[in-house]
Amino acid sequence: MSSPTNQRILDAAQQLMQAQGYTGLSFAGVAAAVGLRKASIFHHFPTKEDLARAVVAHYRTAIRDQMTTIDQTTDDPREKLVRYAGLYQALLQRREHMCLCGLLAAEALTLPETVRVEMRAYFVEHEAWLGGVLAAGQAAGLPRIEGPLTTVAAFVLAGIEGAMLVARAHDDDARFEAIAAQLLASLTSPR
Amino acid sequence: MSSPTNQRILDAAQQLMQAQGYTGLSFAGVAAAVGLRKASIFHHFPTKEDLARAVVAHYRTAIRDQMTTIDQTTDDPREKLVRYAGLYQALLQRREHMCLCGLLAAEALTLPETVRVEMRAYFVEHEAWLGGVLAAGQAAGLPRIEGPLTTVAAFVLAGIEGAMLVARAHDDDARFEAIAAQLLASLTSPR
DNA sequence: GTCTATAGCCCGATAGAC
DNA sequence: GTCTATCGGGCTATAGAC
Repeated sequence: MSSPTNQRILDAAQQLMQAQGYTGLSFAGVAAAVGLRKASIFHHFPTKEDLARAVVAHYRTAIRDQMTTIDQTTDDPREKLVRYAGLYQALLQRREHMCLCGLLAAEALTLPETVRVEMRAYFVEHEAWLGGVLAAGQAAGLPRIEGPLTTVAAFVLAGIEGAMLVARAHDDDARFEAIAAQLLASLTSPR
Repeated sequence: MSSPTNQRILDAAQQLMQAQGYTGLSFAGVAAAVGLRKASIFHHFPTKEDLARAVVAHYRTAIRDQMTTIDQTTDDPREKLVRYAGLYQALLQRREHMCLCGLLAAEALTLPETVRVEMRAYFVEHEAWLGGVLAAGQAAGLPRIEGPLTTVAAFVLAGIEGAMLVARAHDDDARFEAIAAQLLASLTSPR
């Protein structure tokens, strides 16, 4: 039970999807990565839609666990935001290249409905979490968190996803870090 | 010049690409949209790479013309930024759904090199223009434009591209407008 | 659970008639 | 310039042996 085939398939499929999106995910690619034959993958995930939905759910859970760790480690809203950006920084450094759901959002118009639902849930969940952190930041006296918190939360998520997009456009991971720092400074630096 | 077929193909291909990206672009789709047969498209653009590169160049030129119009219409940096965001707002309203180059950036790892080069040039060009506007804004006394201008320019572009991504994720164009307004306020509102 | 083999589809691209 | 016809390849998915 240390590494069942199911998990190895999910991990390989996630790597492929984070690089090339839903369209770039193929049973042949997954099979080659896990050392099985194409048809064997269908035994574990009967359709591509099933596989993709499971991958997004898997990814969502992994990130959610890290957000829980942040919540358990610090109460400082400013540090929470820095650590949140650090999650994505780590994604890029592990050569997974960008947020799976940011990538899938670009493909939203051609995504199977169940996959699109799972992707959308990611954005709803993260905007809610960010809204809570920003509310705490406002309560703690951060003067530059202004406007409706749902809008500010969407702005933070858009800035981070956009930063990964721009970093990928330039093939320059350092650009993500610079943009994320600018975004955080615009919210947390003293007035 | 005397053959408008070229332009009709480019327009149709741009629509397809803005909806579904490079992967979603197909000769069959373009042919159906312009009312020709698949093989006829190859007479005008011998490979998919050629077609895609021409589409991105076409798109780049169209947006550049609109930036030139902005430059000729106003000297106020704040208004320039508002009008710039308005360009993308118009894209969404025309049901073209999002910036072509933002979409292509997500696909960067699988793009043919000539297409990737054309896409990257878009980002370089826009960051340069934004850098100039922000410098003028700083000179005009906007107090919230802080930090290296190249970084702030990348931040603005990332925020706008990310806002389109998030709007597409939620299938909610209004979200773009809210996020863009938040971004502009973070740079241009009085201290 | 994994395998070989194959069906059926769409794709980019080519040949050659008109 | 546009057409019909076709090729070769990759894809999702299925059938059935082991």
